[in-house]
Amino acid sequence: MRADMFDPACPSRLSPVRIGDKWGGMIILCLEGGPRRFSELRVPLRRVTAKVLTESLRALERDGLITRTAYDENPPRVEYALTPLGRTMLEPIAWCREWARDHLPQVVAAREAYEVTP
Amino acid sequence: MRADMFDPACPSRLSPVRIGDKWGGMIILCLEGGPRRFSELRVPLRRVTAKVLTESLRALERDGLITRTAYDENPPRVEYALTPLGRTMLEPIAWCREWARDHLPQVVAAREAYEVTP
DNA sequence: CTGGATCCCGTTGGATACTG
DNA sequence: CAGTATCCAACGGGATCCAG
Repeated sequence: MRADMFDPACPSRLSPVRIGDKWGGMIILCLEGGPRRFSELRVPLRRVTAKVLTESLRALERDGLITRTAYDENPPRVEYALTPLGRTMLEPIAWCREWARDHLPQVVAAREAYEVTP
Repeated sequence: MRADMFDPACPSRLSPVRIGDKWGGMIILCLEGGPRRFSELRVPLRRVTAKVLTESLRALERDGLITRTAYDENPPRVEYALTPLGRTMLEPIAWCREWARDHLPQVVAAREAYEVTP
């Protein structure tokens, strides 16, 4: 996966829409193309520590949005994948991304204007 | 406005989608039908204190999603209203509500099943 | 390699009291 | 009426170290 997929400096991070916790939406997007390993997910989500990523994955698993499959190998391998329910989230996420693409510049501009005259 | 509009016990509150801070999405929905006064907003958002509501309103104003108009009267009157930019949020919010209506029961069920076998 | 265990700190948001 | 001022508890999430 591309390492700059979720650049922390990307203005899309300013979007007021959040799915689950801080990383939930991005994790779901990462899994759109198929199952991914733990360390694969850490590539695009560069700023997340292993602990926090684990917590986010557990939360998504608890809500039935992803599955966790551990293979009894050495070295260990764990794969995460979207459930059918998780896939249904892709649609609203796409809509929210579309909104961000179309309107986020206005939010950023309003925020900058507000800085000048608070 | 109806006082039970955002019942804290309503399962829709479990939706993983959030707009801005905790109350942002609900405030925007409250303003859908036209301008509202500060104390009007406190009715459906029963659990929010004046301080927190003020903070949320300021954040939405800062991002250009709502306007704040203070009338120089006695007693004082302040009205909040959606900007055109703020109105563009109604669409993604409606989509997310639709998703919640269709799929939230599955999330709740998954969460309950997870409780049994963590 | 995939996390669990700790520790820690900034932010969020709630309670309460007060004010122009 | 529409806030502000304080205070504070809870939570999110990051750093670091450790383990199977």
